[in-house]
Amino acid sequence: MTVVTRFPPSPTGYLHIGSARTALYNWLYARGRDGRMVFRLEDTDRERSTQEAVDAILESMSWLGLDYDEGPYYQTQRFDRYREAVQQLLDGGRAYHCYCSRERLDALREQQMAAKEKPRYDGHCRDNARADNGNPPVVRFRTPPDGTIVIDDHVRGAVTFQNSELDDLIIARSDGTPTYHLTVVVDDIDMGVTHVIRGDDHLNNTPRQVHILEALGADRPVYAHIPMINGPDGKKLSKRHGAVSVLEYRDQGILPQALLTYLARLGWSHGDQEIFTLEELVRNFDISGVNKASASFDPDKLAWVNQQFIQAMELDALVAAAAPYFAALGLPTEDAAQLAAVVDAQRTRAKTLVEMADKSRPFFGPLAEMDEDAAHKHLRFGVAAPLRTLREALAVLDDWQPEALHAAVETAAAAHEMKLGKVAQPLRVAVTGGTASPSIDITLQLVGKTQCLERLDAALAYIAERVDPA
RNA sequence: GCUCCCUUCGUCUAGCGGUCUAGGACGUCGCCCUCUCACGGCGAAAACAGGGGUUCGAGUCCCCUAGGGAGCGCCA
Repeated sequence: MTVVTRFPPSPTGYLHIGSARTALYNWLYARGRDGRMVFRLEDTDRERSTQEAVDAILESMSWLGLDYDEGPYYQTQRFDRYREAVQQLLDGGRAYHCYCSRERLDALREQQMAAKEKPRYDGHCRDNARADNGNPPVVRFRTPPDGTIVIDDHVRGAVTFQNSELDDLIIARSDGTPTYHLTVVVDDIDMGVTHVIRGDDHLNNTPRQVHILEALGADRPVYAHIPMINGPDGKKLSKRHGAVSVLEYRDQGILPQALLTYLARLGWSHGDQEIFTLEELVRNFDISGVNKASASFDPDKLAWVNQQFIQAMELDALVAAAAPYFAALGLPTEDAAQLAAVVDAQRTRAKTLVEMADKSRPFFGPLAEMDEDAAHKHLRFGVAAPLRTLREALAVLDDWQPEALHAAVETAAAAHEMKLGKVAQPLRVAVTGGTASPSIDITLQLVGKTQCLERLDAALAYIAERVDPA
């Protein structure tokens, strides 16, 4: 039997990282078993569903590389089919019309809450032949009044529910449109879904859906309810925790492979392995490795995972991935060799591509700003002489390569009986405007001869202007 | 309130009755490397929620308590 999984978001907003992980698990499960993944948009709530949300979800999935084999299906285009299913249930006596007013239902709920009971429909119209009061009716599913139902969940194990805890839920509204519990079930049947892997907020809904599914004459799929993802504080993940949208992580310079790996590992494990290639994930992912407890999202670890990929990636691929982030900061990316050299020099120094681009500003164009504290501390009278010596040496240096540059700096330092570090750090400040950069020879190379000389002149002028107490 | 689910270092987790004086990773701290920042290497602190059972033996099985989460919509 071919494995068929599904990812059915409601297009009411951006793709949340929790949903992204659900999508990933479904995708991995299908891909690892020669299966198919169905993509479906649960847009029956027309008030809240938007095209922008559909686009955002599609864009997120495409960025993550989570493709699908079927769909997108839109539930709003399948109303005829749902009506047919409702009629089938009605004809078979598994559903009935309910004429209760919202007022009556609200009052009932209130009363039950006050009596500390679980709110549920009381079955008023269930077997009441005279219930028709002229109100447009909803259709309710006739849930078995007693007995138990056991869900064999592949993450949780066997979970037993009393049917008496389940009430007769509405499957079609008074305007004739179907509700969620009906549409999921019908779709999963029609689309041949064999494995329902979803958030455990649906665990309590499962027994009701199974009843509907079986009333429709279908076999149960495998259910696997995966735990939720919480914020770093253990509370429900929300915007106050920072980014929750997949696209925000893209904008922060997280690589899709890194997000995928981090998300996969959050709630699932394969021994002690932390870093996976996509192929390894596909090969090793299984529901049996999924944890039962919810997990807290840790941005620091995501950053670390991202850094691991930045360091390990093929340079060409990394440059291609990083280029847009450089461009976004207005840094030129036309000179492929220059960009590749910069990226290569920065790859151990950046946890995100945004950070990489930002730290690389001194390597492009004139120096935009100088760290005043750094200048004050390092550009002192005492280093003017060696810097001047070095400036003269660099001016006539044609071989602008690390080895020659290193030798030039060393020679200048030695000429003034200074250690390399005593000259390198002031030089770094002069040439990059700050105190942190790749090794001095690489830094000089990347800044380029013209800019190096210019910036050294500026630094020497700065020193000369200072009323230096030392 | 009722029903269901969950509970190993701060966080993600390994552990599927003895190999646990509980392992790995992130983060934190220290040391090394070193021209800065990183990277890398080495090391440290840090957990079985509590209580009862079962068993020769429990982090691992059962029960209770506590804490957390979810569901209880003419939302999905």
